Amino acid sequence: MDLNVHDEMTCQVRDVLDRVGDKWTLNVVHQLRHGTRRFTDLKRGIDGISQRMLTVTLRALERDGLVARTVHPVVPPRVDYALTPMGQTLLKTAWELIEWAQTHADDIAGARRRYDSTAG
Amino acid sequence: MDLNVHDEMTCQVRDVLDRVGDKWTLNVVHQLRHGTRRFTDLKRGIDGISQRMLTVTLRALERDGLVARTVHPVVPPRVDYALTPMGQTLLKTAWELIEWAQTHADDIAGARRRYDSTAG
DNA sequence: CAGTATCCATCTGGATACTG
DNA sequence: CAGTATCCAGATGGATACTG
Repeated sequence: MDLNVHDEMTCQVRDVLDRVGDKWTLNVVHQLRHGTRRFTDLKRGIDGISQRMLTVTLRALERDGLVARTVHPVVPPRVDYALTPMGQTLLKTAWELIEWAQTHADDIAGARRRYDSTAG
Repeated sequence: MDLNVHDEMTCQVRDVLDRVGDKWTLNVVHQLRHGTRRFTDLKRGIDGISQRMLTVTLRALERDGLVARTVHPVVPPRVDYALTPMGQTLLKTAWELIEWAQTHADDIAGARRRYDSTAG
């Protein structure tokens, strides 16, 4: 596989990396790991996220078929979010990268300290 | 593990995701998969990258201990870049996410078309 | 409760010019 | 060859106010 920006394959990969690499997506996906959650419930579970960014992130995940959105026609409104099967496979795969990050966090922090103290 | 932005673990994970999720890092890492490469060689291998962004990306990878930079004191200058052992484990792990992206690219594209045609 | 709308600061990265 | 320096456009996301 080639990662060049101008072939077709790469643009698809960039789409996915742009989604996964943004500020809130993995956090939202992680919140949904055990099943259905409501909007406000998610907002409480993700420290620091704004109402706007939760909406934006959920809409993008829904658009990509990674999260299912269910509106219950009641008053007050109730909307449920859950991972689709494809969303669950994303969680599983992305989690390995997160575990890599955890495993190597100290090494990276140490490398940065050395680099910054050497170069100034 | 918790992904909340305010605990320590998450900030480390965000560091890594910010690195991997940026526009050029994985492309550069991928170019180095078979061994040492020179600056101009890398630039030729990555379609669309500017000189500035190749430098910025390589410096960040070097700072994190993922890439080793070797300067040969010759004229004209010769600088070699290669993955460190840690850089090689990153390539391996990140590649699984890229394979996920390839596997599900059509599903995601289809989901987007359906979403966009339904909602307008 | 679950959003939408608007405005704005910051960050990312591209273009261009210059250099040891 | 392998960079550095500067400038600038566009994307990202936070704050705030409003709503069915």
